[in-house]
Amino acid sequence: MPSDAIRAALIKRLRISSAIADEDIAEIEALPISVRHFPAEQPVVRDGERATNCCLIADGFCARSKTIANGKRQILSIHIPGEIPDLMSLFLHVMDHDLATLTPSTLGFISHETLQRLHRRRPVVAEMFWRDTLIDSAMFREWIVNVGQRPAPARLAHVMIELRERLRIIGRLDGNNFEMPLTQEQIGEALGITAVHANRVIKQLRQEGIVDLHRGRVTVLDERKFLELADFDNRYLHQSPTL
Amino acid sequence: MPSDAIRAALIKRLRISSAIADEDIAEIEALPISVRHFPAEQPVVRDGERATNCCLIADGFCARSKTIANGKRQILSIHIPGEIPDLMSLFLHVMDHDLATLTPSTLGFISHETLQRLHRRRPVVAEMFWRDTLIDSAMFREWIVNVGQRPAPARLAHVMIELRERLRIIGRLDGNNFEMPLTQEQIGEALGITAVHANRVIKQLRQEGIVDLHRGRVTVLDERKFLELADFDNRYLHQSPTL
DNA sequence: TCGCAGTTCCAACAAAAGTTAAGGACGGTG
DNA sequence: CACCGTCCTTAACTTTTGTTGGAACTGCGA
Repeated sequence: MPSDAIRAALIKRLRISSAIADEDIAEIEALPISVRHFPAEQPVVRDGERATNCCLIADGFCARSKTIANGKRQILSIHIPGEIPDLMSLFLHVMDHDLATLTPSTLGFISHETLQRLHRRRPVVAEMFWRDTLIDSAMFREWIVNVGQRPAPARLAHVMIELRERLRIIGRLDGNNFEMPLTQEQIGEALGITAVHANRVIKQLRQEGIVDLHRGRVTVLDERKFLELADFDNRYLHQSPTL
Repeated sequence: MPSDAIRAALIKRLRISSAIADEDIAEIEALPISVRHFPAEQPVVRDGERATNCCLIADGFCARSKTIANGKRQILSIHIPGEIPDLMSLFLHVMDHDLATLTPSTLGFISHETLQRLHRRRPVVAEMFWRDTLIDSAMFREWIVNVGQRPAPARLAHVMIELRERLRIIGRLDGNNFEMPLTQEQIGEALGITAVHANRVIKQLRQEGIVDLHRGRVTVLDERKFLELADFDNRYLHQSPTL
């Protein structure tokens, strides 16, 4: 994958959430990025590590998670191309969670130093990245609500619709069909339920003709029921740069 | 409360998490702040509102929350003096959650404009505030883990210890006794359980001689058991400015 | 002082989710 | 093609949590 295409995904996404000037785009296009390929299920940065780079997803799916003392794991977020899941490491140098690939991925690494220099040169870019980390934070808030208050079927539907909404932005939807490459074990970890229960829930939604999940692909069967179940309000994604 | 004392709490807290120069402190001390008093259980900013100020807690406890379609409420975080719970509104202008007082509170409002100007003048201060929002985000991640993976008694213990840790920083601990002014209803909303179950859990921890909660005051009965139950690792609070 | 409203507390029952265990489907590989 | 490992699927049973409804306690104001 050419380095240009990698930057394109980032810029496309940033344009959605922030107003951005052409000079600033030029600056981002000039950033030195070192590209590496990762197989599926591979750690990128680990909890406790000291990060010196940020990682831009050029291709593939990644997830952030934390593992507690009893060995249970909680998935915190799912990430798609164009996102920088560990932007926070710029100021929180010691990682407080894991970042790992879900599928084989192409990642672009940008050194903290490079980003710091860019920020000093272009405060507007810094503000844009700051806003990006704030949207990340808003997504965590919604994730708390999902895990804390919604019944399991609604949790699943909500995560699916959030992912669909974000895939739409980067043009990765085909009809009522989109990728969600998690095993049922991982879905359980994302929703705060066991894999067995995740299976029950998936089966139920399939039988009720709401949505089907098969081999990492989501197929919406009844859009109305799906939306109603998920109780989804996209405001928390803060996609409008003017607001 | 004199305006100086208000700023002091903020500066004390910022010094813990960031290295900060004396000139920058002078700038913060010079910020125009307008002070208002709020009764208990009063909304400060509401979900959907457009914010033009950030709010510094000078005295009292506040909480952030989201309410979903079925009326259930999830508490996202508890805030104490010296914190700026809605700093995120600087770049996410339309609120995606509520901020309200828990107890009667004294709040200092700083306009977004003032903060923006300060950031342009002193990029280092901007970075410090950015870091502050990132720590906020880290706390949300841990809250997700708490609600998603820990059994109810451990959830309660974890929230208690997080609060204690933060109260310690601002010098608000008296021995093994500290304030946590939430009703059992609110504790339920924070932990993602019902008030009835919250009551069961509190009772259980009391009977097991681990911790007692009475009228908004926490008394630790057995520190060892308490720590073990909570599974608390303070790394996510990022209290060391050098890391 | 009384009564009111908001808590706290509790019991009985119902529902949701966890645990354990095991069979079946599927993709990859020798 | 047969084998292997991973994931999916299901059933039976246990535990945790939710629901409903009501009693006791507490602080506050009429």
